[in-house]
Amino acid sequence: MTAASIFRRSADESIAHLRSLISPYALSRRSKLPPSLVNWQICDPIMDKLNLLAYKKTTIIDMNPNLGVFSAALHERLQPKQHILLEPEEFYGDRMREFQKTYKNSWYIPLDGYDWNTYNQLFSDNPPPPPWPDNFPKPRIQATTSPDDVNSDLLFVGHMGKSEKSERLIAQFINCCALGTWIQQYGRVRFLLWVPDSIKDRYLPRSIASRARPAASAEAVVDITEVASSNVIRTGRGFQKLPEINPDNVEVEEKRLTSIKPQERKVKIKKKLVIRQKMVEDEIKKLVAELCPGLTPTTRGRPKKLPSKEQKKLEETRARVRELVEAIRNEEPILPASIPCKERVTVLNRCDEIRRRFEHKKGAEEEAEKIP
Amino acid sequence: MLRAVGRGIRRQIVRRSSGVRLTSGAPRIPWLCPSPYVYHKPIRWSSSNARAISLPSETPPKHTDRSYSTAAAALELEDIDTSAIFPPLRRDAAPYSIPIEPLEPLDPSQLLVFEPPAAPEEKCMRKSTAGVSSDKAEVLATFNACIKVGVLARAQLMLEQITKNCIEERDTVVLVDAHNIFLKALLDQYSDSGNLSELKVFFMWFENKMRVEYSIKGDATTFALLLKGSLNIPAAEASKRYLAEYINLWRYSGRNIVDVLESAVLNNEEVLKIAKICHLRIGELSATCREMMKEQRKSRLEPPILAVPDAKPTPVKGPGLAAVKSSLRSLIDPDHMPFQEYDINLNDKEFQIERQKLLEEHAFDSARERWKRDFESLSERGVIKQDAEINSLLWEWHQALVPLIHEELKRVQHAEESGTKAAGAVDRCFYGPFMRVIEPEKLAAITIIELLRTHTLNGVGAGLKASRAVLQLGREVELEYQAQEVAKQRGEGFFANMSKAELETIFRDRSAFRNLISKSKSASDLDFEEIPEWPNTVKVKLGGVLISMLIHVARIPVEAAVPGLTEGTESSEKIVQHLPAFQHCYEYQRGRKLGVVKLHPELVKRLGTDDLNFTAIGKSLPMVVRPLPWTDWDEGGYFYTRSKVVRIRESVEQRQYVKAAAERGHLDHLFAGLDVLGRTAWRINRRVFDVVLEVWNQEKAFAKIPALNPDINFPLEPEPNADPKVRWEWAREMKRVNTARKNNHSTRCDVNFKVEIARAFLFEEFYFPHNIDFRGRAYPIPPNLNHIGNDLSRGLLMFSEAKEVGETGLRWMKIHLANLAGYDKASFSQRVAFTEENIENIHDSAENPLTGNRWWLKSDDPWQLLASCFALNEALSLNNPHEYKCHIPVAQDGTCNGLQHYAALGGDVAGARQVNLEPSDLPQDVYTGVAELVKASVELDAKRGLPAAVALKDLVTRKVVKQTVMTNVYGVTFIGARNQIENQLKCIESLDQKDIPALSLYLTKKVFDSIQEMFTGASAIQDWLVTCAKRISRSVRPNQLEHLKDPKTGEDSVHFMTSVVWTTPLRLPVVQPYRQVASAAISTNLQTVYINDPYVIDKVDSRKQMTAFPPNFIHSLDASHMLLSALNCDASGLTFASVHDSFWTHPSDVDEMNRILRDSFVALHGKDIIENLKAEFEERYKGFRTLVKVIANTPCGKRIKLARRNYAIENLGRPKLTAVEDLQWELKRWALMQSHDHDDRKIAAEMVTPSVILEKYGGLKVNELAENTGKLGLSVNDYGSPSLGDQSGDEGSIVDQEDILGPAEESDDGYEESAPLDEDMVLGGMEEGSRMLGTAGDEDIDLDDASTKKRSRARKELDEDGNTIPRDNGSAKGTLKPKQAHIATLNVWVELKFPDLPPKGLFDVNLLRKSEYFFS
DNA sequence: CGAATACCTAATGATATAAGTAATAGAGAATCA
DNA sequence: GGATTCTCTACCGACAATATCATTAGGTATTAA
Repeated sequence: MTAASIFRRSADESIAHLRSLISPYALSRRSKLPPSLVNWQICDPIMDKLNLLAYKKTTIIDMNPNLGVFSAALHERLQPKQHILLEPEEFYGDRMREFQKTYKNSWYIPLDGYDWNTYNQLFSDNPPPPPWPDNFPKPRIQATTSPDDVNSDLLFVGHMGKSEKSERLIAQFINCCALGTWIQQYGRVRFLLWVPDSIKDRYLPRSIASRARPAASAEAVVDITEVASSNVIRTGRGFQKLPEINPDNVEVEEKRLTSIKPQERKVKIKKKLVIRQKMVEDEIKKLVAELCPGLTPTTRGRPKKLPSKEQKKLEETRARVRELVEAIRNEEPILPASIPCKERVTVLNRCDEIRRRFEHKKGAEEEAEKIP
Repeated sequence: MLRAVGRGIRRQIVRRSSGVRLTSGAPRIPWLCPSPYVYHKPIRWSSSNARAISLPSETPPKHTDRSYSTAAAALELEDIDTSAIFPPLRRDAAPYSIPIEPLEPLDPSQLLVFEPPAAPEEKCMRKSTAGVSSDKAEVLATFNACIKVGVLARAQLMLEQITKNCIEERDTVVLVDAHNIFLKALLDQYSDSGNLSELKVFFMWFENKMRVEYSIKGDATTFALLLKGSLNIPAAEASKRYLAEYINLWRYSGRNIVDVLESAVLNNEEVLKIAKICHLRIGELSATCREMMKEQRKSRLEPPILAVPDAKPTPVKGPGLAAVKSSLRSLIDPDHMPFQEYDINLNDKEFQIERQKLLEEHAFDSARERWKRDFESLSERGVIKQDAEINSLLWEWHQALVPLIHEELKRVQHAEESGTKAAGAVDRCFYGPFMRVIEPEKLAAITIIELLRTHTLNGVGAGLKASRAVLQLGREVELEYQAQEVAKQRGEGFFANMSKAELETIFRDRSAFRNLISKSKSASDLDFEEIPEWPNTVKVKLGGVLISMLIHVARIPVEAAVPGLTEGTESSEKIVQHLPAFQHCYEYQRGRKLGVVKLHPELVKRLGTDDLNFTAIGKSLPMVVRPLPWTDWDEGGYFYTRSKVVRIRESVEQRQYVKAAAERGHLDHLFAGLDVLGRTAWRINRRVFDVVLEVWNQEKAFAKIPALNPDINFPLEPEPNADPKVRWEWAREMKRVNTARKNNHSTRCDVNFKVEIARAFLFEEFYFPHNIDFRGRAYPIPPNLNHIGNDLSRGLLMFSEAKEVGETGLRWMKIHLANLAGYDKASFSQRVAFTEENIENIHDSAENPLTGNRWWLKSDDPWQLLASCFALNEALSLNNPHEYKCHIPVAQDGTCNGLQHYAALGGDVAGARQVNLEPSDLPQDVYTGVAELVKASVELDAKRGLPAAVALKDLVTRKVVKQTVMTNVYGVTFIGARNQIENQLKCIESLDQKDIPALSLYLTKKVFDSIQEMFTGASAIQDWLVTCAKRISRSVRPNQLEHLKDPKTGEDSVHFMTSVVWTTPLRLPVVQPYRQVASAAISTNLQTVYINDPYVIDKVDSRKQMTAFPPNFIHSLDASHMLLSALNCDASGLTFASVHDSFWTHPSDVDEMNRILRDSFVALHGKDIIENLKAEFEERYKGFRTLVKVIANTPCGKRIKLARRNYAIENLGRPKLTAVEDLQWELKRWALMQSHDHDDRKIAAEMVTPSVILEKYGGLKVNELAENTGKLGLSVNDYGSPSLGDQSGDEGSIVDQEDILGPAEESDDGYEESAPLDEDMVLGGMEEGSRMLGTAGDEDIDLDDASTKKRSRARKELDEDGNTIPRDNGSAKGTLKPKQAHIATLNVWVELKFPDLPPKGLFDVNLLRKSEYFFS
């Protein structure tokens, strides 16, 4: 499997393999590096959803393309006039060079998209200094006639991490929109960014309570929409914005649970077992109440003693439900089959809800489309 | 006389000794064990202690301790001249005969050792039930406060909690004290009311609670109280029965009744009564007791207060209170000339003492009075409000605040009584008692003053950090309370009623004074050993309430124009609004929320302009009499305001050590030194003051006094759509300008304060009490205006005493003037010539400071220069200038004092020359010296065409390297130095700004190399210090293993809890306080405040321990040098002041001072300081284990791995060993080796632990990963054995199992095996140094040192193993960049030992006795 | 009275906040598997 | 225990982030046995 194969989107390049190309640290939860899309299958649905028809012969500025999966899909779809890949990590160098070879009009520039200088060099009248190749054709972007028009000559895409740097950069982007500076001087330039949940929540708050200054000020100057998000259940209060792309397909930078062996997981979960006991009990109670109506106490104090048969039924139900709830908590992919069919339905109906309670949160990216 | 003293102090000392819980002292209550905090070793009483406990019947103590015995003798024998109570000079009767030599190092058995806890303590749980916290300190303080204000019901609640805590902690001393205090309070309540039921409560408490419930048997004081209570029973029969009962109970426990009768609780009449009632035979009373009775009738030495504990204060003698108050009016009222109304002799010391007392006790009252006066006079005159002086405003606030406080107190009472848990009620229960101890009027004044003061000191422009303000205010209130308590203890007449002879004694004889103080303590009232400190929780909450009330109340009139009818215009009409003067809000700093109290801009403006007129000067002013001598760690200086001798940063550890040291008398020399500093009398330089005042009122920027409204060039705002980078640069510039403006304003406020204090003390002679930081460096306690302040402060101050200059003095005046003018690098005669050349300028500056050509302004220290100009001009205008009486101090500064000490320690010849340790015709300048060296090296590189060198060739100046050389002593890192140099290079216009980062990098390397070359020995010592600190801070105490359980996780874990501790030549124990800080949240009315929790001893911050140790150690040396010099100067009758490494005296005495400075320095370094340090470390950390890093990829490392694996499989059934298990393994072996059992030792000898293997392979010298070499070069590990080996031959082959497990005598086998010599690696210390000197710049050898080679060797091995693939380092950056070749390491626990000392250079310190420019 | 449960509150722990990081290098500490 | 990444970068005097929400622990009230 060559690195190039993914660019041709052959189905034989598995997601697992792509993931293996990423440095182990970048995959770890602690990493704040810009993550990388590996599920190339979702690129098309996303782009279908976005109305990109206007972008013909456009210039794409691509910040941190990383593995280049999304970049490749975008390139194939838009066939841009020029595709500038700003990838400062030498780690992805080989892959970027491969990209450049595979797709014409693409330019791998090992510079940081965070640095204003990068853009100054790109847009200035002088020929750009070394890291830029000699034969690099400067993009000549025409400003739109009205600053309120969307400029379809230019599209900015990128992957953003959880680092302070990324957070600041996005704040800056929005500020530029307000001032009409930087590339926003050419009219309303659209941004297509993969951002972590934490950043998305800041600009697209999930509840009124969490709507703070950044959200308000951003709304005043830019349109921000969520295009696609992972199927990760979100924690905390506020509504759950369900993914609009087929959720099963949007598998982003998550470590698959299947890759963890059961024994290892137990060690890892052990803490949680102790810590979240109360939550489990609460969920069990709720579920049991649903499953065995009439048997559970309705009053505040000590429950009435049940006939032993019913008591036994209750106990059994409780045991099964416990198994199930604990499975959910433990993030086990397959729910135990020990529950009778009818009950199973009830439980599964609430599965999502329970999951959410246990906030199975992973590093997930959101794609937000920004239409300045 | 001595006997009397002895009786009073006896109880004191005994209590005290149990107060620190000595293992040697049996706990008073048998079922309680001593606390876990124990001395490492049983104490040997030092001679001073022995003297202190000696029984009265004994003969006076042996004269083992020179200083004290002479003083004591003087007390008895000397015929005291009453007219000279405070002789200005004590040349004839040197009060402390201090040896000129520094003290001998302590006998190892005398080392103070406290063990930190084995693991980080858990944060104090502040579980509070019904408003009773469980935090011990807090409850204790609350209890105390409740007792003081007579709220016994609440006190009882607290006492119950205290009892619980104490029993848990096995703290018997506090437990019994607390109960005694409570009993006493109950008894007092009964005496006041006469209500019999209260007396019943008193007995019930003892019988039911103490004896039955808590099984507290009570001590002598308890029983004394019980007897006293029994006496108070009206029914004679019952009374007698009770007495007999308790006496029997006491005797039954096998104790002597005399102890009870001797208690200070019982006065003589009571004792006699008891004796009579109970038929105690007089013989049963001890000799002491009888003696005591006799003495009390005719005691001469003891103030009356001691004889009659409840004595009413005697009326003030002398000129009377009115006169004293009047004399202080000048401090309040600038128009008031002191001493005009009364005929006062300023030399009357009693009078002065009264003044000082008043100053301390009534500082806040005075301010208040002043506000009121201003307010009233204003109303009379009918002045419009917004123009009013700030004082009347403050008065309004005060008036509004007081009722609020009263109201709050009512709520507190309600909360306490109702016991509700309503919001706020719980908090009220916390701070309520503390609020009550100070009267509301005073509380209000403190609040106002402190808030304003804190703003000027620490304000950030218009606001100040809320957390800071709140804590500061709380602290100030506490201070006031403490002063109140001390005043109470000492009684009205404590000083005033002393005879002159006694007054004399105070300043003569520390121990006598100490006795006096403890007597006053024990006699005044039953109390805790020391006033319990208020915990931060209380301080913060109290501060929060007060500030929030002030914010609520304080308003300021602001004038504003009424908007005109049309938009954008203003009508001429003005209205005055009363707006809130303060506002609480939040700001964000780097994304973090920060609580801020903002001042209204109008108020801010006023603070920068209005005359403060003593408005906001709180406590800690300069003193008008000599500070009291230091007698204990928290006794000395001010009369009533409590100050600590060491500025401990809320570190329990430091406090422990300092307290213990003070107790054992180790600090007496230090105290004496501080007393010397404190008795230097100062006054304000009137002429300078006048100029300052004039300039101040002009409101323009002048001589470092900032302008009121400075012209600020705000950068032009770029177009809104400009490039983001441009806009950002503009924003950054704006930020810079704004901070500059804020600084400007706060400097202005600061100047305002200084001027105000100077004005207040214009006619005074005053003193600065001093204390020290934890390394021993001395600082004056009064803030704002003191001699270590800025140029302005220094210029305003001068010695009170004038001395005739004489010929040499005049010369020194000239030299001093030249120094101040910046001409300080030439020879003395050249400097004199400089001054003489500029005589016209000087004359002009002195005659027309503001209207002339203002020559003095050119200096960096204009105000000091001006002062000198005045003096010199005046001197020269005399017929005989030599007769001029000079007040101005002449300063002698060390040339880079830190390096001087380093050079002396390291014996660096070249270095010593550079810092003027070596006699020379011309003063040397290190900075120039280093610059020259760097220059040479750069030029060499330039010749080879190195671009950086070419660019910098002619630009290496003294200025560029100065800061780096200076900060090198402080352990500046490479990057830090690079920044400094970068800043310097930025100022050079000829350089391309873009190249600067690269150039500075290059230059920094050169500078570091040069420093290292010049101070080879010093560098080695610096490294040695770092290594010691590193090993110590990564070590564990042997018995720490018993408490391995982590309190949080419950798992075994090792925590590094050991901090670096050493003893200075003056016997100050220095404890580096750097530990991880746990912060605690405290909710207040204002906001939740987050402060560091001082009560937890957490893990050490080993990095900080390491980097700070060398500078701290050097500072502890220079501090010792300073105090030694101070003592010696004092002995020679010189007036002396110092700013760390700058020493001041009268011009006429400079030569003498210089001689003393040099002698002291030589004496200090005559002892082998570093050797002593090492010895102390070895003793202090005996048996500790430390974790070292060992290069893994060597035969040694491989063997260790194997051994570990085998051990683990064998004993634990798994292949891996955790760090704890590893340590346990090592300790097991160690314990067996210590065993007396032969077999055990044999087993131990056969154990092959990693440390054994390491030892076998040559130990740390060979295998430790060399580190901390970046700074000054050599790794300490390279001294000593030249057995550095290249194991390439053994590569990969693991040494045979039998070899390792074989008998111990094969050890050299392993050694040999690992050490085939590689020529390159053989570098002895001296050879190394000389070779470097010779080959600097030679590319082939290139200053590489052995440690680097060790590293590269390890790297090479890795490469060979193929573990790391070398990558080309392109432009990649960030986390994914190709890795540096990583050196695999192993951690091994080894016994904590210290590296061999680096060889000392050849420089002989004695040479410096002839070095003129040593200090100049 | 003890037992079992729900309800309530205090305590603890995690997270967001703002918004240019600018670029150096090296050691020690922290973190995760 | 080991590898990798993060953090911090000159000493002292000098000293500091907070609000809010989620979760749990632990106590009290309530009920039924």
